[in-house]
Amino acid sequence: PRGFPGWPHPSPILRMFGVTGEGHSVCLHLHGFSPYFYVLAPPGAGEAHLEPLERELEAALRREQRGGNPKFQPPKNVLGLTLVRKQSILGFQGGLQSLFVRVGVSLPRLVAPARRLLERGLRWGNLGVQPAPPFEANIDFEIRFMADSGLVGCCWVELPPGGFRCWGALRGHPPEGAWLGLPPLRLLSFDIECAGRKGVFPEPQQDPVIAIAAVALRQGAREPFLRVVFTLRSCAALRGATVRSFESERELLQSWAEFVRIVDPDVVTGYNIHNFDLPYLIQRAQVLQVESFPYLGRVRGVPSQVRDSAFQSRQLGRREGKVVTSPGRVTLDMLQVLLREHKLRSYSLNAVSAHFLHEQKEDVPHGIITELQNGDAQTRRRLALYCLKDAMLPLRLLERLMTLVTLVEMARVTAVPLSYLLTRGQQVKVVAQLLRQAMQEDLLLPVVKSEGGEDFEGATVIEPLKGYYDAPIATLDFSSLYPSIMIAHNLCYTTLLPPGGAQKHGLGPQDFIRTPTGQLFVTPRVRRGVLPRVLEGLLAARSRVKAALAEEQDPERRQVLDGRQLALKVSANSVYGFTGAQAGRLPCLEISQSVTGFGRQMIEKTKQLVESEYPDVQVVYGDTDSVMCRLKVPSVPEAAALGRAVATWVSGHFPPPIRLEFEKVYLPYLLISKKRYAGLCFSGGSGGTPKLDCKGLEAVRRDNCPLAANLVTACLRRILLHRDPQGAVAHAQEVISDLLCNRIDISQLVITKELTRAASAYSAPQAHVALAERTRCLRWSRTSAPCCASSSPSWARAAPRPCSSVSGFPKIPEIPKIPKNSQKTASKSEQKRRN
DNA sequence: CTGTGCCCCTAG
DNA sequence: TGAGCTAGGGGCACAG
Repeated sequence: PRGFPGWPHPSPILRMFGVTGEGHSVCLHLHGFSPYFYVLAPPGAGEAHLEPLERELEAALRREQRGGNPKFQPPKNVLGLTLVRKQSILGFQGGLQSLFVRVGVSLPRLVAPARRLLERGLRWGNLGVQPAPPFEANIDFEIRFMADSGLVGCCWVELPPGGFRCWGALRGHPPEGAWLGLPPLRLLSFDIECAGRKGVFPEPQQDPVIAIAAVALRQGAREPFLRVVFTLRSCAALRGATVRSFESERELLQSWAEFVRIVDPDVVTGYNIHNFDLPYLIQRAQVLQVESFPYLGRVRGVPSQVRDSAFQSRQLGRREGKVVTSPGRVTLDMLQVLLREHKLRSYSLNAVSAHFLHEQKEDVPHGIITELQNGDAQTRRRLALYCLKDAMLPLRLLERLMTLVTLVEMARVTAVPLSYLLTRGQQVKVVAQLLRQAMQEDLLLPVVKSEGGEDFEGATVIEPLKGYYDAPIATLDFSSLYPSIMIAHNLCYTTLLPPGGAQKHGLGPQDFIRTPTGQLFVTPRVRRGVLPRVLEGLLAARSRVKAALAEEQDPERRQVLDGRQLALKVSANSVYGFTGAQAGRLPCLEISQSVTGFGRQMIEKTKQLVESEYPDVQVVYGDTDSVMCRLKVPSVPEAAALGRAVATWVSGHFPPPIRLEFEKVYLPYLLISKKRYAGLCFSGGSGGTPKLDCKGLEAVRRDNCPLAANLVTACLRRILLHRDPQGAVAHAQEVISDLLCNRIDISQLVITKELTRAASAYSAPQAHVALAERTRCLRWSRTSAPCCASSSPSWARAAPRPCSSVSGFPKIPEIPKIPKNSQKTASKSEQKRRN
């Protein structure tokens, strides 16, 4: 905050960082945009009350600031109160505008206290002390600014020559056509090595940084334009990389920080840099008193800081760690991206690289790093090479996973800054879109106080007819079920009719609907909802993007478009979750309850429609938005054709845009229980090679040891691919007997009694159905790393054999007593584990 | 031995 | 003020 000549009041300065098409970095300092929010005016309020109220508010704010640094006290806290006519977004208002007061304040940090004071009650002139409910007082300042200026995240911005200081002169281009592409952003990936003591994790208080590798890349380019390794002490030359050696660690750190400022990257990346490399460097520089070090950002005089962050969401669970600020640069930690976006068994850089890049790290065990450092220029060269590779891999991952492009597209679609996508949850994206749509219709978002209430009922899972099916199973899905329900039935904050609302607004029965959960919503004829409009926009945009994608040849533009269609889909699906987030920003359980209520009704109706119209079709399972139909046709193509016909026919019984679509055929299909099944999947009909699809079973879960997952996978392949259930049984028995006889390192497994039950179950007739269910006996060892030596069992290549269809589960036979010795081994290992 | 509450992870 | 949602299988500790 600083005064600026020409502006009547001190105002915040917004900094926008960008890159021109030619790759020049730009920083805009924008003045003149001030924060504001609204309060609902009490009955009888008018122009005359604004002046006394403003004086009252100004004085109250000043009282609160007493003791603060006078240098940061603006001459005026309140920048003006204005009467406006608008509507609350919450609840159908019958088109009646209410009187609100727009409260402008001089700094973002004044919004919260000003709101609190007004909410609690201030004197409104002769009306006396009146509480005033706040609106839009919890909108992030950047989001407010972007909505008011018509900018979305990561869009191209144009400025007229000269008048660029005024925020009103900004022109944001919608990211389309010529404005679709990305500028040549500079990315810097780095990795550090420390000389730890034996068996102790390196600590910045004691252990030196001995190497830092840095790789710089221009977005869109194939190869990095810079590869540098900073080493402590001499290091033999590396091909294709610059080596800079230093005799003192202080010089090393100083020089690296200087290097960052010169390269001036837009994006800083690496692996676990938030929780390790960056804090380590900053703390180490503190210990060594390298004063200039922490100025790694783009704002002069503002150092990077290490802060503890605790982020908790039900989606991502508890996630705590450190956050390193670096103003003007995006720090993109690839570990955190992978944790958010991908479900993996291991998140080590090595495992992740092997999985996505089919490439491994340089093999240097941690224990010998210090030895290598203490050797000669050649051993340190090996260290430098290792370090360089670890700096290179995150860049490769970023490219392979299209991370940056996807993030940019998400920022564009949801209208939030890119950094929000890395540090915030789902809600802020919905709020940003909702706010923009609401503004167009003169609607205001209330500030609701969240109170956890009763949970609401979710989706229906059709009771599975468990068994092995040697007949085609067609899968029919409602595409984008929840968004299309909200569109079809006009479910929205603005259309929700409170009890008694119908009479109040003089509405007849034709003007509103009653949802399966009993809530009332007005029809689109009376008022078209904001949420349906947002959702329609997202879905329509997605169809357009998919169409454009089909035409597009240029691979770079294809990436952008593909990233966008994904962002649009994810955004549409998160709107429902937003309305149901009880601790959230604008929960409306009437909407979420109605959505799931309609969903339950629909899946039920679909099953009935299908089975009554097509006697030869049987719905054997379904979850939320899908039904699995057993068809009495001999082949996959016929199943696909029939599936398509059924889907089309059913679609006719639901209002648009609700549509049931044929998705794929399973043949054969193994249905084990709710949310647990597997099948040979022919997607989209018959074209292409079938794929083994496995849901919910140990094969796809990460809380079993790999042996269990591999065993289940191996057995499923035998059963479904080779149609050889006996082979599966034999294989399972073999593995289990290997286990019992200690031919597999048992110390790394925890064995439960289930194991022996399984061992006998597999010898039973038709046991293949029970197989997958019964192999979950092998649990993770808590103490040891993933194990399971013979991790890739050699599949027996048995010839396909016909397999008879069974329905229902085979009985699990009596279980013989557990062999004494094996049980002992097991419990011993278990005891060991606990100690 | 069974029931219950908690945790983890998945499906959608 | 910061965090999308529910349904459901299965392991496991613990009570009775």
